[in-house]
Amino acid sequence: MAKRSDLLPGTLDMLILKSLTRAPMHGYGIARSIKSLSQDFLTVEEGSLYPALQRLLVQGWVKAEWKTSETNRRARFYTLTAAGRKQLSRELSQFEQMIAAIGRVLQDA
Amino acid sequence: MAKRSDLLPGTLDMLILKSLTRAPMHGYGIARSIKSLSQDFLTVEEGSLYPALQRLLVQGWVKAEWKTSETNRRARFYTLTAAGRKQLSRELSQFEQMIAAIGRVLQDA
DNA sequence: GTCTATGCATAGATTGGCTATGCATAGTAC
DNA sequence: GTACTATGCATAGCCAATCTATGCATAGAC
Repeated sequence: MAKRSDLLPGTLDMLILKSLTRAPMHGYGIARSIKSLSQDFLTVEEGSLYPALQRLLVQGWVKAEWKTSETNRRARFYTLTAAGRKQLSRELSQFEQMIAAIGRVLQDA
Repeated sequence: MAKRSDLLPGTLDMLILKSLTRAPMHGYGIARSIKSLSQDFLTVEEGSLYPALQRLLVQGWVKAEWKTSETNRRARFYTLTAAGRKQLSRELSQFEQMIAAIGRVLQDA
């Protein structure tokens, strides 16, 4: 209880899409990448990640292919689509506006 | 559908608590205040606001008193408690850390 | 007397994240 | 060989927070 989310709700899709702009990756790699880039501050639980990837697939923002991972296991590699890129830029600008708006409320007058 | 939230989920309590550091306010005033300070970018729906105020009351972060509003109606005025102030500062620092962490993930390498 | 703004509040749906669980296998240590 | 760890995918069910929709009530303006 009083347990805060490991993420800021509403930002997961954006983080995933952003990760895929660097290179196609499998789910496990995306999670590690976000954790590592955030210096362990953000943790993407598997129960959040895989459903999110399904959503992104359904929306057509990513596509997936089964391949063999660097460690010789079967893994599903996700690639950003053109629509995904547009979606990411939409989300980024909305997010920035949100943060700016919150900043205005939080600053002392 | 594809309708984005009017708020960044998880930030409402913080925004309310912050509003009350300026002066005790009634619910309607809090909503107007957040909307106005954010230059109309953030809208706090009544169906989000009043349940949130109940939560804050239960947690002991605010207290409430029925009074007469500036426009001569009965209204419930909320005041920040000492515990509420502490909670606000916790939420502020967590929020800032989150934003910083997200920023690290979003920046291009 | 009707309309708008002010004011509080709840019910129900929806979303999105979480915990818990299950499966499978490569590589390492013993 | 066998146990353990890290890697990898995925679903079920729970829970919290926000939204839409609704209902009630009244002061002041027109």
